[in-house]
Amino acid sequence: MEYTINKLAKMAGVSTRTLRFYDEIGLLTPARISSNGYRIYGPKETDRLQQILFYRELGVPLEEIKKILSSDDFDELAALESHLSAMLARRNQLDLLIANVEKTIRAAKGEMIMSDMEKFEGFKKKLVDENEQKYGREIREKYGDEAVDRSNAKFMGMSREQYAEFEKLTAEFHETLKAAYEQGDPAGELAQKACELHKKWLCFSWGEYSREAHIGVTQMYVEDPRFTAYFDRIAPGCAPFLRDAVQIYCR
Amino acid sequence: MEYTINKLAKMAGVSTRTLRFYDEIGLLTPARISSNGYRIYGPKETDRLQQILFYRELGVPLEEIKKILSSDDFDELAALESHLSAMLARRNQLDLLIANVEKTIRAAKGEMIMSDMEKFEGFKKKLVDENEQKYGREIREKYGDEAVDRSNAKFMGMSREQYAEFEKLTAEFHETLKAAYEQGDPAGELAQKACELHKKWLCFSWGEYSREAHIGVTQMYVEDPRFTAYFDRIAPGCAPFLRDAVQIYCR
DNA sequence: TGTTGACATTAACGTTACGTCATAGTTTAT
DNA sequence: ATAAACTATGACGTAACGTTAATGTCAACA
Repeated sequence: MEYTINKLAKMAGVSTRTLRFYDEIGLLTPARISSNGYRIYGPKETDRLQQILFYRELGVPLEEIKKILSSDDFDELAALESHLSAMLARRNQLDLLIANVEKTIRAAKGEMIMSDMEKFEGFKKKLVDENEQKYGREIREKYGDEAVDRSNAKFMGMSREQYAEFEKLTAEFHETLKAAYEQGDPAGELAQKACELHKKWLCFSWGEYSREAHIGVTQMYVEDPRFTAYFDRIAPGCAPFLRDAVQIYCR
Repeated sequence: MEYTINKLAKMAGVSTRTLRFYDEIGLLTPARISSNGYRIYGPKETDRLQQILFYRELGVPLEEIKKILSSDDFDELAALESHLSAMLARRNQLDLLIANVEKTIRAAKGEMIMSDMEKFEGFKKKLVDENEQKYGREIREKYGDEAVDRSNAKFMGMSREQYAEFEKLTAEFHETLKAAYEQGDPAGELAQKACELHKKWLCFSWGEYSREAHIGVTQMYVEDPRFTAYFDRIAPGCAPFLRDAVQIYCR
């Protein structure tokens, strides 16, 4: 089935200006130009527009979309599965924000106290994770870690070097925590070093560091299954260990 | 608690450039400027930034956000509840897109056939509903229907007049369908008029009209609970009636 | 105290993804 | 035949920042 520009635009929920722009930048070229000079779009273009809109929905810049769709090894099914994964993640992040609004409503009603940091729960993590999902593994493999890391760094307001430092610190913290946990002494030198690294790690995002908050966040790691699962991937069961170590560190 | 610009930016997941820009446009003014010329943000500004980010998350333009937050009758609790409502709707719309991706995956695997129109399910409706949720009732009441309708029309690629016509047609179709259903004759003059109006209504979004598609979409109204619920609000049980009438109309 | 790196300022240019308007040719419906 | 709808290209403008340059201030360390 073929469409003129207005028909396709209406069906897809975009403007004709958008479609002309996409033609102009080579993102979506019509199947042919009819004798009167009109753009005619076919089934191939219709499907391509759908893919474009999925990527656009996920916030992928148009130039990136163009690269992805135009590469020789573009795999439609893999892309669709990647969109599904990204959209499910988007929904999870939206859940975080919904929880934040709900919590803020309760705070506004005086039912609870909310820290300044909690007030922004979901915005920052959303940014980093959103970016990761937008690009996904497919993009990392295609364009390399550098492009993705640069983008992540941008979102976190860091330079590329700072971000690399952050990642290095993360890795060091994980290694040290694992080693300390295997050693088994929360008061030991290794565990206290892990606490120091954890403090540095936290300070990459926190506006203010406090001992109470440090203790509190490690308690949260134990109580919230999402965080426990995160730490279980470092070493199963190490979240309570970290909490114990931090309690000693902060005393 | 007070923050300098970098501290607040980091905590909130925005750039310092963003905060300076917001200061420049009067959206978020620091609590004070310290003796060295630095911006200092306090609790009031922290809360305001949270509200800004919620609105931004919902796609509200910054100038609109500024108007909303600065009006004398801004009600924080009501705004938060509006955000919650909007975000729940966003999640619902995301569900539509997720369903679309899943369906497209099945189509790509050859498990089903998908119409061109179905391929864009969720994009167009999302746009209109997203806009409605962004502004919500609060905004309609504050700035009037005109601003919202203008915005809706923009999203649907229609002029304001076309959009008004569309809404009028929608209302007429609903009234006629209700009346025809109460009359009870799918072949009757009133029912066939409803079918004609329904055809016009569909043609506002469809690139191509066909009798088969018309019959098919009314069948979908009967089979898909979301659509049945939509039509039940017009008159309970009228979706099968419309299907029967359209089958006669298209014969 | 001096030095260096981090933090902060303002100014200004650039980017992305279109929206809007003007002008003019083509198609469709009456 | 005529008017309305559809289509084209060209061009200016916009929102929301990102990036870079130049420079002052603060904090930590030797």
